[in-house]
Amino acid sequence: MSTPPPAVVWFRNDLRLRDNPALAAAATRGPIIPLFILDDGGGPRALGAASRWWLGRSLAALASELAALGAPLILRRGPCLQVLRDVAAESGARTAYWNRQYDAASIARDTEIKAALTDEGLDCHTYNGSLLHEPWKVKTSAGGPYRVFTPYWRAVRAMSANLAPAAGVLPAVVGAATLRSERLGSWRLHPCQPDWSAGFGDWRPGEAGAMARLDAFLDDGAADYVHGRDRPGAERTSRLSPHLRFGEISPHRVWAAVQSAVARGDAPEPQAEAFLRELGWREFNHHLLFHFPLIQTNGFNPRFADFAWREDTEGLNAWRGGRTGFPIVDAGMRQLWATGWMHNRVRMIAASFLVKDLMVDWRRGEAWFWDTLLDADLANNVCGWQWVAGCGADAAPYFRVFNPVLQGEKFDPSGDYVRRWVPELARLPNACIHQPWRAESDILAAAGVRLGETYPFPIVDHGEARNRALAAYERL
DNA sequence: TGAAATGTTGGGGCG
DNA sequence: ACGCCCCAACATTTC
Repeated sequence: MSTPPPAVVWFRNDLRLRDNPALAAAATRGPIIPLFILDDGGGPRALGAASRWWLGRSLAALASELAALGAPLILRRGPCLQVLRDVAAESGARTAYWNRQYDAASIARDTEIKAALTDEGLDCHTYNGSLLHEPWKVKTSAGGPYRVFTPYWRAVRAMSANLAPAAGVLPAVVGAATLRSERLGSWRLHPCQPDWSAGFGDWRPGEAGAMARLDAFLDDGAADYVHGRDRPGAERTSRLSPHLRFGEISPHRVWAAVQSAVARGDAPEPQAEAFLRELGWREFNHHLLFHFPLIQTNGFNPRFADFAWREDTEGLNAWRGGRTGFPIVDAGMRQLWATGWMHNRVRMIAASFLVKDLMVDWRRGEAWFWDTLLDADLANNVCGWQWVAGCGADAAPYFRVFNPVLQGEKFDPSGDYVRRWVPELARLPNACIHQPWRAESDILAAAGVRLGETYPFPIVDHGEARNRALAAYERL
């Protein structure tokens, strides 16, 4: 009996060993060569700086788990097709396995790669490792893709009653002959000029970190999710987003874990449903980007094609730096910069401020989030911004303008979140912490706040900005 | 997964 | 005792 030739397992946005369909299929049939390719050339949009940080850590975690199994991760840089060819030639592999990606550029690249490799005698097997359902399997009764979340969710929810991870256990992996691998450190995934990653330390990239997050969330976070998730000061969200982004955990696994928490009585059903619905938004966003690839750069609603966005470099920079003079907005932007993550409620508030109050093109905000968010995901980022801007599928109506003061008072009533991220306002009383410019001068003085010096005046008058935005949107 | 403007109602102060 | 007014509280509509 001779061992079969090894199979290449091409890791991409699925940096996990458990519930990884491509890996599981490959591992069942013989020895494997786990491969990750860094391709800074063609293919999907280049990673942002924060994503590169996460990728470096996540690859290190994956490599160490694989090494322990005796199948060391091979790291290579270069055009994906060429690297796959090389690795197959060096190892004698006759098959390759990978999990699909669903953005247009990845589909184009992977289709080409699959055709070329097949031509050259390599069997390619691809799987769904990142979505609850293949985007083409969710259809309206008319046969087309859904464009509105609620009916989409109804359909997906009904299809998902018995979703389970393909295999929750560690597959029995057999390594093949070791090939040349580049050193992770040589990839320069860690940010430089500037290195702002000092505050990313609370994150634990990798499969084990993802599982720990899920467990911690189901242990206590899910109990009050419906309201708690809207309290940015309370840290009641799952924080699974970067783990899901890099496929360190599968949505199937999260789904199944939530279901069993409900079955055990550990998670009240309405709370669990609210959380599953968030997974549903992720799924819907990927569904939209798959069916309408142009939305990556253009509004889903074509009427926005020549919308009169403002060029406001100064405003954009103030927004990026958390110096807009609106505490809840600035807190969010600073949390983003410091930790690589922003609470979802605050993402909506901050995004609304850029798009509606400053009337800056949503693509500018999307680009900043793409570069600074550890969970930067093309579908979620693009669709989230379009939703706020009003140009997306099932978007917020154009007249829905968030008032940063009211949002702050409603969702951060104790001011905890603002105090944490905008410490120069920490000593203000709750009554004015979300609108320091309205505070009496003696109160400001007592809190050590000097507007225009220690903290900026608001860069716009929200009432006027709102009217300006409404007028512009009206013209559509 | 808003907010502001406008409309309606009902209780209490007051002549 | 009664009606008028005020306005908070809530509801509806409009942007």
